[in-house]
Amino acid sequence: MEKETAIIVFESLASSVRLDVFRLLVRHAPDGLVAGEIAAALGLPATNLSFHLKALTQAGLLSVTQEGRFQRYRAHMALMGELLAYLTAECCGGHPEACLGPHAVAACTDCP
Amino acid sequence: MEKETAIIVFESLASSVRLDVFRLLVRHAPDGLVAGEIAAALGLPATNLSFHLKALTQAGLLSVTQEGRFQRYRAHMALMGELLAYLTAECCGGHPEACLGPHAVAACTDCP
DNA sequence: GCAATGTTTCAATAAGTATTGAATAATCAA
DNA sequence: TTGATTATTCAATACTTATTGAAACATTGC
Repeated sequence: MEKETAIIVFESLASSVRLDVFRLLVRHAPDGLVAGEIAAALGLPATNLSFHLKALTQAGLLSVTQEGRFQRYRAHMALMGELLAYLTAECCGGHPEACLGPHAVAACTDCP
Repeated sequence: MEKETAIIVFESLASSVRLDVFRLLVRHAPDGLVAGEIAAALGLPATNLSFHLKALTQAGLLSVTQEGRFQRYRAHMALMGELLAYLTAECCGGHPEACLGPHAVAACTDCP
């Protein structure tokens, strides 16, 4: 992952609204939710949500597909994986033991 | 990790200057660098660097110790570990296989 | 076609963030 | 103590982001 991409993802997640949206869609993976359902779940005005959905989509964190007059949004989790890889490489570089704690051990139980 | 903490860390890393500073200090762990060395390495005016160092320190990503008239900054990598755990739990929740790619496998080689 | 529904775009405003140079504080060395 | 060095704080400015309501656009069902 490029540094610029990482910054865009950080910017995207550095907002309470957008982090809530993304986490909500992760919980509803892989089906996603339509915009109205997200607005209802988070209690947001449609216009403001649309602003943040656009930002998340442009950042590559969400994908959107049209379903009639609805717009269905889904979390694009592969980008999260790339971000985790970037952080591990760039921000724990050469000293993984300082960063990788219990969660890494837990992740290991899922490893092949 | 609290959501608020995660947002503060994302905000901190969502700046080119601050991300550069943090990565530089990770590369210079565990000794860290004094402010002037960081400014020289990144070609930043002292006053602007100080602004960003303060933000990173308040976010908990850096620690600072006085050495005579120098201020030595170090990356606080444990917080990165907590962030990785948060992302894995909240943003890959229930679907770890969608997020955890080669980097997780690589991390496994360091596991006990 | 026409009205209703779901969503986005636009314009205006409010609020927050970044950058700079000048001034300040703290330490060291002679 | 004086002067030089290191770094931070302050004030001003520029820039970016967030929020809102009104308007516009597209789709559906009558």
